Formats: sequence, C-alpha cells, structure tokens
Amino acid sequence: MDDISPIRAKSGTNQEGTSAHNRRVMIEALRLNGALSRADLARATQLTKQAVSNIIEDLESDGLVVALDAVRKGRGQPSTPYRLVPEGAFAIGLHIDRHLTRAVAVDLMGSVLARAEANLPFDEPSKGVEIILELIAGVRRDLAGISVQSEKRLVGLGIAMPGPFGLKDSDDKWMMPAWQKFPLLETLAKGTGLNVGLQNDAAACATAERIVGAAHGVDHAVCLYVGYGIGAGLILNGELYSGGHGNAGEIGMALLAPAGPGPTPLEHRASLASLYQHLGLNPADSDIYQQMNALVLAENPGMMAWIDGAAHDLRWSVHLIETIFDPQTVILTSGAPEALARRLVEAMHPLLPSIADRPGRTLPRLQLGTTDPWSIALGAAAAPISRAFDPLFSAILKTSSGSV
Amino acid sequence: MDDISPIRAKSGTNQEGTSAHNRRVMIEALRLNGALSRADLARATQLTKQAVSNIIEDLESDGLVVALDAVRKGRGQPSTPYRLVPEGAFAIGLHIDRHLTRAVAVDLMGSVLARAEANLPFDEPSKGVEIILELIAGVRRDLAGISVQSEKRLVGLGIAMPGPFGLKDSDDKWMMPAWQKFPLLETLAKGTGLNVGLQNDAAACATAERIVGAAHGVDHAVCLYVGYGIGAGLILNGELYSGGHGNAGEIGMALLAPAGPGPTPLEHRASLASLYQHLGLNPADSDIYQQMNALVLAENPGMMAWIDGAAHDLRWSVHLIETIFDPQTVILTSGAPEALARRLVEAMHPLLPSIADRPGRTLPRLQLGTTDPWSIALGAAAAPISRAFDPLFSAILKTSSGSV
DNA sequence: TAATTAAGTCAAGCGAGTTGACTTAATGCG
DNA sequence: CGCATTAAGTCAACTCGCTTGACTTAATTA
Repeated sequence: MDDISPIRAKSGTNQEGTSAHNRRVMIEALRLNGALSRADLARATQLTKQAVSNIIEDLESDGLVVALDAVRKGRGQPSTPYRLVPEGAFAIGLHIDRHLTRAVAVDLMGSVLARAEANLPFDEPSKGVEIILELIAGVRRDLAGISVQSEKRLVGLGIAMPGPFGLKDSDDKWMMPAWQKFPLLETLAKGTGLNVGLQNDAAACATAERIVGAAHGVDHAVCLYVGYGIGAGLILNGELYSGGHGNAGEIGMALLAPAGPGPTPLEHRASLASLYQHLGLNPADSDIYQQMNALVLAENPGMMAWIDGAAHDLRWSVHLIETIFDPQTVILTSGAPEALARRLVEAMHPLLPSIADRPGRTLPRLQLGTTDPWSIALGAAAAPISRAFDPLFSAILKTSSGSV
Repeated sequence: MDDISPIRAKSGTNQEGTSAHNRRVMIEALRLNGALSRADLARATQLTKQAVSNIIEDLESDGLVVALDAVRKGRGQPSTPYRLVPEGAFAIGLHIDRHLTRAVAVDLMGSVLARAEANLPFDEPSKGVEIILELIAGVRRDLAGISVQSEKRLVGLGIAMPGPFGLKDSDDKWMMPAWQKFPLLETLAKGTGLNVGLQNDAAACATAERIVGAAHGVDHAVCLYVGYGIGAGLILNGELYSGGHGNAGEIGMALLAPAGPGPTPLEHRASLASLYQHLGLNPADSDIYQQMNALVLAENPGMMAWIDGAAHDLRWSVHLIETIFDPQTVILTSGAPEALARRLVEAMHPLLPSIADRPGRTLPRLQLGTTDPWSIALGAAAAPISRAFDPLFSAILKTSSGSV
C-alpha cells in the first residue's frame, strides 16, 4: 500500500475498472436474487440491455454463469434466466485456533466441498506450518477429484486466526504469541503458490454469515463471535471493516466497567475460555463439544451460572454495539454447541434499550447465527471469493489486482 | 434509495462514472498535497499524463483549479503546479443546537466566509424555520458580496443537529422532540432551493476535522465530540460512516456499566449538559462560554471535580473506541472553551491500555481537535462539498447525482 | 555545445457502454 | 382466428474517456 512517491492520492480508474465493477455487480445480483434474466439485470443495475448482454456472454464463456430454461411470464418474449455456477470458482479456507486447525475447500456459492483438521503444536509454528501445508494439500486433492478445473479456478487462500495482530510482544498465552511472530502469510504463500489473506476469527465468522448465513444481503450487520476468545465482525456499508491495522472488532480486550476495582476484559468473562475455566473443562479434550452439550441439556448448575453471567455481559455488549454502529441486526455466533448458544441468546433477553429499539424494524435486533464449528474456516475461504467477485470500491481502482 | 423492482442489486457504471471518479481523485490529491504538476498527478493516480492533462484542463476551465508559476527542479522542463481554487465551490452549513443556531458559508477549502447566529424557539420548529431561512439568506447575501459566482457554485446546504434520528417518539427534552418530528429537510429544501443533507453534530465535527483539522488525510479516525450532548463521528476507510439508519456514533446513550444499580448513560456524566447541571449554570446565558472559561482558569473546585469525573468516563470511552474501531487516532473536540477541553484531555491521561498501544505509531492515540464553537456549522457545510468533490464509491455508480 | 532528463502535447487507437431500430416470441383482445 | 400489444433480446453504428507512442519544449550537466 505504500506509495512510490510521497504524494498521497487515491488511484484513478479507466474502462477496465468500469468493466470489472459491472461484472461484479452482475455476480452479486445473481447471488442475492437467484436466477435473473438479462432484462432483469439491466433494470436492476441501470445498465442497458446491450451492456448486460455482453457482460453475461463473457461470464458465461468464463464458466461463471449458466442459462436456465426460458420462462414464460405474461406477454412478450420468454426470458432466459441465468444463475451462478458454483464450480465457477473455489477457495481454500484455513482456521487456526488454539487447539485445533481446520482447512476447507469451498465453491463460489460458499458450499464446503472438502474438509480436514489436525492438532497443531501450540508453540512451534515452524512444525505447525508443515502440518498446515499437508492439510491444504489434502483438501486441494479432494477438490481436484470433484472438479478438474479446480486448480485453475482457485482464487486464493484465506486464513482466520485469533487476533489482535501486530501488537507489542506479549506473553499472554491467550494470544498465541509464538504464532503472532511467525511469518505465516509469506510461508504459506510460498508453500501453496496461492494469494493469501488474513483476518481474525470474528471477521471470518461475519464473512461466513454474509455469504451463506443471516447477514446475506444485509449491508450493516455486526457478528458477535463467542469462541475460545470473543470478538465482533463488522459488516459496514456492505463490506467487512477491519480498521486501521486489521484489528477492528477485537472487543475481547474491552474492559468491562469504567469504574470499580480491577476492570476485567470481556474475554475473561464471556468467552468459552472462561467457561472452560469456570467448569474446569479441558479445551484440548476431543469430546469437549459433547461435554458442553451434555452439560447444557442436563441444565448443570455451573453451566447455567456461567450462561447467566456471560449473558449479562453480552447483553451489554449488544447494547454498546447497537449504540455505536446502528446496525440493521446483530448476529450471535459461537463455536459452542447450538443448544448452548441458543440458551445464551435466550438468557440475553430482554435486551437493554438502545437506539436499535426503533419502529418499523424488519430484522430482529439479535439473532442466532451459525454454530457450525467449521464456519470460521468457511468464512476464511469466503474472503478471497469476496475479494475476487464482490463489488468493492477497491476493485475499481487501477492498482487493484482483482480477478473476475 | 428504494428500487423500482424488488430485485436487490448495486448500480453499474460507465465512462461517466470513470470520469467523475478521476476528477474527484485529482481534487482530493490537490487538497491533500497542495499544488501538484500534471506529471505528479499522473504518477500519484496511476493515470497517464495525457488523461491527467485532459482532466486538469477541464477542471481549470470549470474554475476549480488554477496554474501557478512554473518551477524548475533539476533537469528537464520546468513543471507547472496546479492548486485548488477556494472560490471554485461554496456550501452553506447550519448547526441547530438546543440553545443557539448558527449558519455559515464556506468555500471549497473549508474557509468560513460568512457567519450568522440566532436563538430558536425551543419547541416551535415552524417559527424556528423562518428564523433559519433568514439566517441562511443572510450568509448567502454576504457570500454574494464576496463572489459574484457564489449562487452558481453553491453545492448544497448541510445541516447538523443533535441525534439520534427517527426513533420512537420521546419526551426526553434532551432530544429536542419537537424538532425531531418536524419535516425540516423538506421545508428547508423548498425554502432555499438547495440540495439538503442531514447529519448529527458529532458527525459534522468529524467532517470538520477531516476537511481542515486533525483528521485531514487520515483514513481511520474517530472524533469524540463533547458538546451539550456527546457523540462520536466515525471516519472509516476515508469516508464518514453513519450506520444503517444514520445514528452510528451516538454514544451519548451508551450505558456506562454492565453491572451496578441504575446504569447511567454516558451523556448524563460527561457532556456539557452534565457540567451545567453540576455547576448550576444556565446554558442559555449568552456569556456561558466566558463563565466556563473563567471557572477553569480559576481552578474552581466544582469545575475540577467535574473534569475529573468526566475524564474518567471519557478515558474509558477512548479505550472502547480504540478496541472496537482500531483507528489511527482519536480526536477530542468540544463546544467548550479550549482551556476546558485541554484540561479534560490532560485529565484523561494516562490512557487505558488498548490495542492502540502499538509499536511504530505516528499519530498520537488521543489529540485535542478544534474547540471553535463554529466548527460544527463548518462541518455541516463540508458535507455537501465532500459529497460533490471527494472520491466516493457512490459517486461512481450510475444513480449518483453528483456534480463535479 | 551536445547529451541527458523530464514535462507536457499531438493524434490515432481502443474498449466498454449507449443508442435506436429491429427481430423474436409470447399474450390478449376483437 | 388473427392482429395488436408487450417484452426479451440482438445488431450495428456511435460516443466518450483513457491509452499509446512519437514528438516538442525547456531545463541541467558534462
């Protein structure tokens, strides 16, 4: 991003930028509305029928869209709807977490086509990278078995891991210090030959909700992620917002009370890590998921107490998020079993009053998003797809190296 | 913004969009870097010399830029720098507050050329509108005396007033309920014949800091505004963020503590309204500004106590803003006298630890912005200028009705 | 004085969306 | 039944703004 000259300026654009934008707009329209005819697209995008026709023709020959059977709907020539081709593009997603690492391969629609997982050495990134490269190679092989074109249509590798990134060195083991220092992106870019991008786990969760979940087509949404840590993924103006240094939404480190002795970070009270500690569970147990589920179903008193306490703080977090961002909806997602997440959302009600408490709402103030433990890897994979196919401001600029 | 059809899609673009974007990019580059030659602009924007030449020629004939004397700087033909022409555009800004209403006329560079103020009837918007229209007519007359082209070059009227907007009816007098219900925009648009836009006071403050203040050229900044109320103006990715319903940043209503009896909104503890109440001052006094200044200079115990209390809560607000937004800097602005604001910032130190506490910072975590009481009106006026001349995503789309 | 370097112009070219007429293929009315 | 109407989609010429590459201008430097 550094300019060659010291002059600060945005990049200009030209016909290529125009064309790239219009292609992306078509793809987004098909993603949000399902199949549409050329005439529909022309009306929706304000382009002429002819321009749309040319673009669709291109996209079709690129294998990104395909025509369906013509449909008669009243007078006039029947229209030919087009839909996206899921096999038009693929991406790899990698979720590095404290106790488990997952890799997935997804298609243009966000369907997971291959998955693999492994344990990583907590403090030895160089050994871990070898394991990761093997995981990735594995899902790539699986993918190649599904589509012969997969390698050619692979748009990138998205990585999600706990943030924040780039801070002063820390010995806090919650932050995976050894991994924070390791040149992961460069190593994986070299090892895979793919474009590599990084985001924190909460951002990946929001990306997942946007491509296949509750934030699909919503331009202003905040995704509150309760995992081992806790964070917020921010969808603002239809794009993921990452802040000045990629750490926006890292609310786990937010201190809870302005007053009182020894303010506590939210993460120490409302994350799964705090739950493990509260109940004396070992997060490295392979059946930790089942253990938690059983405790919830049995209404274990310790579990219920933790839910109440966490809900108390999360309720206030939602209030704060609504007050600060004015989103259309807040989505709670979690790496915990669905039963637990559902109880948590229930325990958060009634919500605190806020500016979100307005007349004429269509979306709920708070909704439960996915609790699929693979969704962060899915979101990680969705990031390169979004970068390649969504209409973004940056995609219009001359410097942008976007595909499509 | 409602689509004619139910199909959801972004608008496409064409050469007009390209051209509009490139013109805006030129203007922004000149605004951020001062005078630049065509060759400089070509390098900075990645456009060809020829394209830049054509655009600059256009802008010059439109009266938006002007050539300076050629400068020799080493070998080669001397370059001819161009700079923006302040009189290239004007805008009117209106700041409606609880006790005083101000109107200003500003030029393209954000210089205030005319100003006027008046008291409004607190509960009678229809009478108030007449006063406002007179204020606006006044600054327009003054402006016409400065530039004969002023009317032709007037890009719009920006309004700033306390939010939040569009909530359920409220009797809370802090929120100026009568004004919230009145069809202000329509009335003023009709009464002035200008394009009218609305933002809350904190957003206007951020807009002001961006055009002439500490946020000039900063892409990620949060402007904390301590006025009669309290709010945050959000500059994200170089654009003002207003949320799903225009109420983003309304942190005055944020409840302070998740725990404890009777949570208090921030606004009731750290705004000037709370100061007036704390000290028994009457905000409607015409010399209220001088009164506050004198109390600060005299180190009045009540004033010092309020500063300490407010600083305590504001310190935590900054921590929260940094944790959530990851901005490059936080700017504290205020309608209070500079001495008071300066004391407040001093009392906020040391700041709480946060992710902003990172190595290699160039901007301070917290800085004092303007305390000019006219700056909100200035920011209000800067909004239509920004809409007309800054490089925005929306300006590229076919639906955009931007000038330039 | 001549070579070098850089700013800026000229004129042809190109690419992507636009325009308006035209074709195709349904429905619906008399 | 047949023709008018409606709507999808195509054709071909056009326009507009950026690009290309050669050229001009005007300074420094050897």
